[in-house]
Amino acid sequence: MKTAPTGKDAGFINVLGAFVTTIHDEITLQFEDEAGAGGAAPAALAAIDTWPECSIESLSGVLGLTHSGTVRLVARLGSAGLVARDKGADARSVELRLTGLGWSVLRRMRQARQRILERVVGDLSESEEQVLATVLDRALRATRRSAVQAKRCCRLCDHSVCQGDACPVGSSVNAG
Amino acid sequence: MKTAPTGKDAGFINVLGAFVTTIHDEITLQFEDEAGAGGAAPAALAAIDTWPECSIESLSGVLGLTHSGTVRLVARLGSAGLVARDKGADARSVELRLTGLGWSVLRRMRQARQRILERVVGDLSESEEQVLATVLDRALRATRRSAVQAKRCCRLCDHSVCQGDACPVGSSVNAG
DNA sequence: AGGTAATATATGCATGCGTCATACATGATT
DNA sequence: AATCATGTATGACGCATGCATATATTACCT
Repeated sequence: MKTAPTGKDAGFINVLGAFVTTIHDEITLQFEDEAGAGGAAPAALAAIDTWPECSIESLSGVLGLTHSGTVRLVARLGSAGLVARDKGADARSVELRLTGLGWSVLRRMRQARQRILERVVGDLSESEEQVLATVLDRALRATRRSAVQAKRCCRLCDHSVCQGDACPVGSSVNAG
Repeated sequence: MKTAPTGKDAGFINVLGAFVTTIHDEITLQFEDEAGAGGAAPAALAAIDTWPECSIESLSGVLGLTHSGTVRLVARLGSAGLVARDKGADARSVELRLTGLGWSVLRRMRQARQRILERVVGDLSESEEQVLATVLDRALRATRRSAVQAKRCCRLCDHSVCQGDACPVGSSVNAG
């Protein structure tokens, strides 16, 4: 039975909102610091590392940018020495690849993200962690997503630690 | 006793990160849609509504912008008919105020935020809600913040439903 | 009171990060 | 071969900021 939100519930919702805002701010700040670029640049590094044979076209879907915006972004990342462009199998497309520098920047980004998120779950009891995992799992499964939308949700994740069907978003590299 | 993160923990951290990303994306998208402007504009509307006798200077702190950036932002919001500038008590400062239009835009923004966040907590059991509340509370209390940093955390909150010391961030209007 | 520092706002100029419209090359279809 | 679809690129532009600086008001210090 659904009831109108009470004062207590509304306060709870504010707390959840403030939590999301805070964590997002922290991660974004660290990312811009490490990557030396803002906007979609951090997500682009992660996506290029994660998705094999990543083209500009497919990247634009993950990032939610227009194609031309993605071209510009890749050009910036190229100038910064973070990303290189190889010829793709199809002579129209380019195949993106992280340079050594790009990879080490991404590694530091991931460490920072992990550090921030671990501070949240670090001192949970076993049972609290269990409940939180269940709640997050349900929240993320509640929405139907296209494959591209799923990749977008997980655009900052380190997919190397994700086991296919354990991800409630279903964006695993192995899951196609 | 702290141990190195296991595979399972790392996956859990990815899920938490994906959750934060997803919710933040949804709220941001709705806000830009309602406000017809991006960047710090939505937060500015909320802050001007929340903090009485809000000046450009104090606003810049809440938003994390430079003073001049905030001047520009307020000019844009003024042109859009969302914000008006009154003379402040101090003849140097301006006192910002939402117009009728600005207020109704803010109302729709808050409804959208509430809708999105309620979808997460809506079908939690009593005990799950209890645990989540505890976890979020602890996470938000874990960081020491200046008054301005606290306001920044809660820059999108609807403070009218917050009871002073119930907020783990301590940004309540009443709490100064 | 007068001089100096601090505070608050404003503005010219530059930059980062994208969009839109369009062009071009390659590949697929009929 | 002609047409259409796909992938990349580019010129022109807009938004949202930052930096350096100017101006007006207030506070402080002697």
